[in-house]
Amino acid sequence: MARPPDKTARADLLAAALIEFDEHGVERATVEAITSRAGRSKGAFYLHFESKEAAFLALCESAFAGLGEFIGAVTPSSSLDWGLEALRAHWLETDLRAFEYVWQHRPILRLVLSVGMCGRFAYLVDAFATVARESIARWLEYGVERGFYRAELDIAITSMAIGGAYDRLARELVRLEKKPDLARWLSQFQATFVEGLAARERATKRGQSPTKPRGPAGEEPVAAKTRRASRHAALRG
Amino acid sequence: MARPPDKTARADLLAAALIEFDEHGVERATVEAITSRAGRSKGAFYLHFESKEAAFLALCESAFAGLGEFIGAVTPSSSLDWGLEALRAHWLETDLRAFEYVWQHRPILRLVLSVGMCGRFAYLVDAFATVARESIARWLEYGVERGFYRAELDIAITSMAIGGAYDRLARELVRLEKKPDLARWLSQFQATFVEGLAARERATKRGQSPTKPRGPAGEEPVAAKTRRASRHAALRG
Amino acid sequence: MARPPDKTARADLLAAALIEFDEHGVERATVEAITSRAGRSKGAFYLHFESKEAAFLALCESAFAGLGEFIGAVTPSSSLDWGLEALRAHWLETDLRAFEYVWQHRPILRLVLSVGMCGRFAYLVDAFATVARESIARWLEYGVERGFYRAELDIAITSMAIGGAYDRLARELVRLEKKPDLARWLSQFQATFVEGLAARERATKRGQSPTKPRGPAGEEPVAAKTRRASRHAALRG
Amino acid sequence: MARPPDKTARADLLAAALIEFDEHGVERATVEAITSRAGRSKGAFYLHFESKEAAFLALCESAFAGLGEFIGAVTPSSSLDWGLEALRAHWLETDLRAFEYVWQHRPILRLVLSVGMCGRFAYLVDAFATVARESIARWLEYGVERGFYRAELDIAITSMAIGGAYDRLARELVRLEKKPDLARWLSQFQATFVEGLAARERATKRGQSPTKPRGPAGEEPVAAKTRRASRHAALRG
DNA sequence: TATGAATGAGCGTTCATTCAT
DNA sequence: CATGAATGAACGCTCATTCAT
Repeated sequence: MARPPDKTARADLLAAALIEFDEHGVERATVEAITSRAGRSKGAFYLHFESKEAAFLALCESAFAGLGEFIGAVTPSSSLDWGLEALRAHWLETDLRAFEYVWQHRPILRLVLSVGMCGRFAYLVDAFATVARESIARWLEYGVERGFYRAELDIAITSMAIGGAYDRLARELVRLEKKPDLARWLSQFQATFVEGLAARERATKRGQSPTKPRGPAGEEPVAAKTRRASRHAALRG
Repeated sequence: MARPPDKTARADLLAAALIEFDEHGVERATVEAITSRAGRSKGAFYLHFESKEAAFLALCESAFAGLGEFIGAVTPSSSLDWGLEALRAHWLETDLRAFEYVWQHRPILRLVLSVGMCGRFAYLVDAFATVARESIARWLEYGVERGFYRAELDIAITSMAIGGAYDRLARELVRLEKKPDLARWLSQFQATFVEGLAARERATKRGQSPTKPRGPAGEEPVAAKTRRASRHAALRG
Repeated sequence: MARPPDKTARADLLAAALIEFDEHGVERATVEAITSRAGRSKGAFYLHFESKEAAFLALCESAFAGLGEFIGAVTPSSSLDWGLEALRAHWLETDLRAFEYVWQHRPILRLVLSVGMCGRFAYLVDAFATVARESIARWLEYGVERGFYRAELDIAITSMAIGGAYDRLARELVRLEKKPDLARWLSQFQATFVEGLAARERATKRGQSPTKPRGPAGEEPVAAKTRRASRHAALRG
Repeated sequence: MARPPDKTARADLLAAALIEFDEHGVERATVEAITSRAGRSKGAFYLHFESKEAAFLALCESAFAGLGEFIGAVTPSSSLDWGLEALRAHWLETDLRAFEYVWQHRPILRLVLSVGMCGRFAYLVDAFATVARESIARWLEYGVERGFYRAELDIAITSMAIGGAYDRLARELVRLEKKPDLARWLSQFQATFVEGLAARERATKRGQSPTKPRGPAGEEPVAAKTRRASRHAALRG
């Protein structure tokens, strides 16, 4: 319990554990390999961590601790009075900061997103996904309330879709070796969700390559067409 | 003349393995537990499967074999000449059939989607996700070529977003105990992606760079309407 | 117990067992491999043999049964009245027939001599070696009694030496792929033991290559020189 | 600072392994039995040896390492200029030292000579036997070149005979419980090989082809003298 | 009789954790 | 505190043998 004097030991061990967990999974990674990679003794490992899994949870904690800051940063409330532009700007800005963080911490997040997905650790990512989705849902509600978003949106389902999309984005990012143009990725995401896929009445003007668009051009709103009853009903069938 | 093979043995063992793998993960599930759950001998297990992992892969195969049918079903080609409505109808129909299948096979798919996410089996889900995303990409291209979808779409990123959303949807579905209104879920998904979130009454302001939003501008607030307690808890059975 | 009707089955199984035992040893050879090689069922195996080891013992039996004939063929007794020439001729003739047999049955004898050497089957080869050695000893006694052999021979030790030499010869023979000139081998053996290594007073006459002699030429006896006390004492120190 | 390695552990385990291997063979000996006999944990076994077979090989190595010294000790060369007496004295001396060593290390050599004869370890004893035989061959050549040995000796066959005889001797020795008079054994061996069996009073008849003996010729019988009951039983303890 | 599916005891090996030094 | 040798429970897999058909 007493804080060990060698503060670098814990960090060394966590760094080694990160690599081993990532390469072999928590289950197959051996304490032996971790400690030998860290240049520490097995005794030191158990001096700093209750068990192998405790070390993994410590890694998870640090991963989520950082991520959580971005998500809970600003919560929409009735007192908040942003316009559409501010909403989109905030969205993009928040995303950018969050995914910049993801990029910076991709080693640990790759671990958490893959290993943490299965087995008895699933709850960790689940919990985070739920938090993220609830945050999305709150912002969607905010947008709907303000009239920025379609009134008939099913918040629960839409937040699931958006959450899933961002989740996938994070999983891809975390595996890349070269940093992509995050701003483009995220603005495309935003465009996809806000504008949707549908071409508006006025087609895009120039001969843009659809596979390599330079970004959104002005569009005009189109009246929603497909109206289906009971759009806001409960999710259960 | 020989004792006829017990045709239910393999199925029994797979069913038991499914449960054990799901509950403990492939790594921690024991052959002992599987066989005792199946009411078979350990020898019987190795009579039907090369190894514990082979049994898992057999489960995966059966899961993906069924899923693959839906994805490769219709591939858009230049000879195809569907209108927007046909496109959307086909989209919805395909999704419905696919997710109906997911629902029917949710036990095995829950296993594959969770356990198959990590460790050395990740390639299985990865490969499937890639196939799915490529299929999405082809349909997006088709839509863009026909002028149904925005020309400036970044197919790669958008297909990632859509693929991620559907992935999440499958993961949620697979955990439910009571069947949800799949048609609603899927039409909401389609609406989200095709129409986007934006209320059409209000056009997006022109000339903004989505990659560099300038920040909040004043818009009128809308009274919060839809308040749902524990939105996401409702998703679980 | 009832003699199985398919007489070829037993032979097929034994032949397959011989190969498998030889290739992998009795311990590591599997009944599965034996039966599959024999094109028979596992049931058939246990119909013909009590156990895997019983099959090995059956092989050993057949191997030794044939060999035993040569060894026990003629036992020297006081009624026997052979001269030196007859003795040597009989020796050589017997050896030739025995090792011809060894050559013909080298597959099974290779198995018995190698696998049968170790573990719990050692007693088989041991027993045979003892029998062979006792036979050698009897002939040595006969020769000593007749005055053909040195009176001070320690029969026990000499029979050990001769038995070991023949044992080695059999082990070598059994591994060869091309049949060697057995007659030469055996006459060399006989020459080695009867004449010994020592050059006699008269050196060999012609320019024979000592490494490739064409066979023994006439030699003259040399009086034994090294006399050591207690040559006939008991073997124990 | 760490717990100092128990230096006796490896030796204890090897000693226990030696016994278990000897009693049951490498295949059937269980690590469990070895460790329990050694009063160590199973983990300790794998701390010192890669595998059960590695432990056996370690035993073999130690056995052969010691033996090798005797065999390679003096190699005959053209610069060597020994007389017959020196040759025989060196032979006897070398044998005596080697078999003294065999006696001292009989437990491990018994194991290696029996278990090491069969299965996949045969190459160990084979290799040693080959080395020994080549050493014998070199000395034979030396003797022939000096004119001490018969010029017509077939070195290859004779070295096989001598090697086999010594091999058998070692195998017998290794099984005894009470130390025999090694000097006697070995001088008998030497006498057998150098002098041969033949009584020198009677010359061998001339001109007989040893490869095709013509059969018995009349010689005078000699009354049987030395009758020993159970000659070979005396060899065992 | 013949078959080969089924059985289950048994073994080698691993590795998280402990603890003597 | 630090070390790393020691521990031993646990597990995947094998295969000789049995026996239902």
